[in-house]
Amino acid sequence: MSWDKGRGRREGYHHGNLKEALVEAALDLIARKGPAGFTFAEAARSAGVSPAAPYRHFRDRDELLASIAQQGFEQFEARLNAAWNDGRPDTLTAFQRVGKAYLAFAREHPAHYSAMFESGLPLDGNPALLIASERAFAIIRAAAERLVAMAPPDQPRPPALMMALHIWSLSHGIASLFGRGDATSRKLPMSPEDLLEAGVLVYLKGLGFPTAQQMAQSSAKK
Amino acid sequence: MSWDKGRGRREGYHHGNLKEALVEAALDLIARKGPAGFTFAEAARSAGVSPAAPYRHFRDRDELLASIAQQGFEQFEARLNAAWNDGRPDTLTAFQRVGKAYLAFAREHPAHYSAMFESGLPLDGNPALLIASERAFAIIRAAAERLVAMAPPDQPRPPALMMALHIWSLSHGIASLFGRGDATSRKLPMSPEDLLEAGVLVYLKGLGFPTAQQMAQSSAKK
DNA sequence: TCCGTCATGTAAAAATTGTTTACATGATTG
DNA sequence: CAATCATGTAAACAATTTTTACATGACGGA
Repeated sequence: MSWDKGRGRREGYHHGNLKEALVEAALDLIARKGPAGFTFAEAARSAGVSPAAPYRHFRDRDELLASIAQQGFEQFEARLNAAWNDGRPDTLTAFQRVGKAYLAFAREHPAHYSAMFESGLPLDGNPALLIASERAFAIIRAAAERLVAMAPPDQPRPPALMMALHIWSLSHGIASLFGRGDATSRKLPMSPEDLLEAGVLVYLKGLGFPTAQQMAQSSAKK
Repeated sequence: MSWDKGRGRREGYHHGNLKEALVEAALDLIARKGPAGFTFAEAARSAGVSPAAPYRHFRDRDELLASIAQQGFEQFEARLNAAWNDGRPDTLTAFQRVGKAYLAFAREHPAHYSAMFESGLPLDGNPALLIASERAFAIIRAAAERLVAMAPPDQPRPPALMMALHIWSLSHGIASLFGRGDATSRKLPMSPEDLLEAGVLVYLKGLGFPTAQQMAQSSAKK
């Protein structure tokens, strides 16, 4: 017996990177059988270790799940941040790109997304998880701040926090209800991305932002 | 041994109403320990029967969960319908009341809500569940149709289906992220109800609907 | 180098849960 | 009153969870 265990270092008594291997095994199991459909023992089997080995790295199944959720929030933040790209080339385009990145993450990383938002993990008593979650939300909030700063100055500025909460809720609602590839998703007469983009445009118009159409019209009228 | 089993009829070999008792036991367990935190055996214990008894009424745990979800959708529909009250006293007021009813249901029936939206039940292969879900959504959609019919006729009518999907997604997002009493909910600087109401107002304004403020202003200007 | 210690694994066992099978009870019906 | 069906129990077995005792190997200091 001399095969490599997963992407671990080498064979032998010690696995070498069991913690990470358990996380990946759990992600695979969650993606294939739902968040409730993975067990500590099965993750251990996937990683090729005894059922007791995971307890050296995680107190229990919930701690493994919390670890996955936190890693998910960190990757989520990175992805949203890349999509935002500091508001380039223009604020509205970047803002809509963040929405698309939100949905893309939910679709492409369903296991992470489940662990983050649907696993029932308590946020209090888990400060690291809460902080990671807030850092991800901060991207949306920062983008909202920039949009607000761009708003027409002749009317009351909308509160950026409230705006970010609305956008977040709408994105999460669409992702939860329609945005997964699996059998739990409801069917739509349009793509989730289009639904979100349209909703954001309507919402921003309601706040008094000039939409792309209006801007095109106003520049055409010049 | 002569005690009554829960709210069942009487003692004896037969429970009398085991199916319903199992549903209630499961609801209680889900509400206290999350959707994944209830087991068939524990529900049986709560109902005071042997671990094998539930199998007479439900093929497996998922079928019990689906039964809870379906019952939830039916109660949800009834509640939304009552809140809508056929658009009285006026369409906008009734529409906002539906939103409040949505959040109230999620908060007051967290176990049902979890089973309906977060349990990972497949919607295909479960036609009754899908139909119950669509009947509930139909309330929101009907309300949106009435709003659209009320829209100012001098501009393009927004598609009612898309509008209903946006409102549903926003409501579900807020309920999921902020609208539960439990430890999984994030904290907000306002109530979920206020957040939803404000979001709906902005959204409707974006669609060109006259808001209550605008109506008050226009009537004051007369 | 050698030894002690710690981190990390295994093996084995107990408690709990999921599930099936055979059987018992009670209600209903002709 | 007897046949039959619906509904529950008891018992058994496999899988999971979790603990306990022990084994292995890495690492650092004398």
